[in-house]
Amino acid sequence: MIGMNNAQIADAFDLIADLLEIQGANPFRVRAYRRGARVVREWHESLARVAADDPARLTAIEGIGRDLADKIQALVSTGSVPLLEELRAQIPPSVLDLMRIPGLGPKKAAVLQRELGINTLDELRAACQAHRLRDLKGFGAKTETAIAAGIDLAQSANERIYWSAADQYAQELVEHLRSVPGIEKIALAGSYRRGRDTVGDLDILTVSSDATAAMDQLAQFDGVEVVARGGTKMTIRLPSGLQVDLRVVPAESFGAALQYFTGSKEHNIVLRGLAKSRGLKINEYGVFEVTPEGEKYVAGRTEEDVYGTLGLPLFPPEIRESRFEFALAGAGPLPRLVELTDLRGDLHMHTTATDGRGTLAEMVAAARARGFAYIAITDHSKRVSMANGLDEARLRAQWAEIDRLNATLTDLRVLKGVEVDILERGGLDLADDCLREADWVVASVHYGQNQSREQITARILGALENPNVSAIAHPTGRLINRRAPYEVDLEAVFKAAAAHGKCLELNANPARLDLDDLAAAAAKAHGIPIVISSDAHSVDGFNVLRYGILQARRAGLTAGDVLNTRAWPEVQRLLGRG
DNA sequence: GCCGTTTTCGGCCCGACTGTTTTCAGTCG
Repeated sequence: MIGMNNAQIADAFDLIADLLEIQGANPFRVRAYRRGARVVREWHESLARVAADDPARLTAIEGIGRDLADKIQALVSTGSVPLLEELRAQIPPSVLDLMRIPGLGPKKAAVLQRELGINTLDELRAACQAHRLRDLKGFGAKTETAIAAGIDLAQSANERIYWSAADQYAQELVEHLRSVPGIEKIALAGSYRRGRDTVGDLDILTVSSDATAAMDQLAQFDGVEVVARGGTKMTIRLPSGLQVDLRVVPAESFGAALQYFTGSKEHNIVLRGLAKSRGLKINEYGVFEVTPEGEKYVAGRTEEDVYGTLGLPLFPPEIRESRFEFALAGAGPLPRLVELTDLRGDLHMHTTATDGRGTLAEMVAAARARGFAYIAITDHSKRVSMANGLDEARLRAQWAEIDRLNATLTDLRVLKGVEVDILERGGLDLADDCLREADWVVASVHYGQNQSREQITARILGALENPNVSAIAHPTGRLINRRAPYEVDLEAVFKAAAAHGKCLELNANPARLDLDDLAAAAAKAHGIPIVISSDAHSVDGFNVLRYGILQARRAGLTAGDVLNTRAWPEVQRLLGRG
């Protein structure tokens, strides 16, 4: 079996980039490694396999040249690469911990390592206490104090929070700023606006006649610490550690600033490169024509204007990742991405029969209130004993209740479903003759998540081969910041799902969002219908669907790619059960 | 280190803020 996976290759490239940066290497060389790391991490197939089968294809990947291709070969065959070993010998990788301190970057880390022999955060703490930093060139008393204060922060820093949590802060902050005199516009930008599954900090953009008033007001938000403050830009930290940037711009720059601060960084680099090749310059103040006489403002009031100057469409923020959006724009008008209101039903939820907190009747009422045309009740099967999972008899009793309920309903169809456990030894937790009577069956792995890649993949492929299974729920089992995805050969899962005409779930729970955006895009490429599901455990549980929609949009999914935008009879036809 | 309708060298996105400087480097986004 092949040694290194894409994530490990990417980590090696990132480590090389970090260490080169500390060495003061050519920044573009550093960027090349980072870019290489990114494309490798996001690549849809195993590069170890590509390297073994058809190595010439490696250099065909954008951002991978001859040198990085050779390094991929070395990494997958030997587990390392000479350059990395040399760098490690010169700089202990623990020095990278120093750069997690806000305000301490590669240059200062290099000075600390070279001049004072500091290799760890503990050694740095001791050096600060002995006031050994302040006499270094480029350092001073203030820097020393700031670094000392930042050491404790270094541990918790870089922790990205769920998008749903960031949304709470975002709404509170906007509410807090709304009343400031002179504020004309407030917008949220950054990865929050792009709908990333996690958010590292919040970017708030305002148009205001009085920047001072806006900043004063933000400084008064409960418990904030002001990190930096200038004439147009301010950075604060909330008690939770979340950093918030406020930027005040004139109205004629609002679109340019919104575009700029929404990013992503990679998207902006491409955009600016395109502008430059056309004699234009883009910054947060606008698009400028560059002539020998100087610069002339040509656009900036709206994002649409900014993109328009380059003949580009207004990209939905969710796809501004420099993954596929520029190619998409080149191929014609942008497709309309799926929206929350496109969903006609929800096909994964629980009731008090197992671990849900709403009764069947309550869940049905909540679904009707939302205007759904159909829902599937998918309680756990018996293996999930902690959740009081259903055996065949209890499940059939629930289905009988659903039959009776359906007889009274005209506007909503309740589907007889189940979330059947994929057992550790393979196979499903309920008998086929029972599953055959269901309208909708989601199969999922809950136990044995530490099994080998081969075992877990085989279990899921087994479920996909079962004619009674409709979809695989949360296909990688990840819990963001809490549990890594289990080892599974997603390529094999995609191929099998496509071959057997099965669906894959994008679980909208903000801690899951699994499939993630990249995997959902890959599944779409295989022609697999994606089901966006709430996995609701209460009547409020449907509210998470919007998080799933954001990830689906990031994957470039249209309503046509999402199974539960369709009417139920059409879903049945697609499943071959019509 | 990558890349090419400026094609194998010479580019590679751009600006705000801070602290240590006295004209700017480093960091950050």
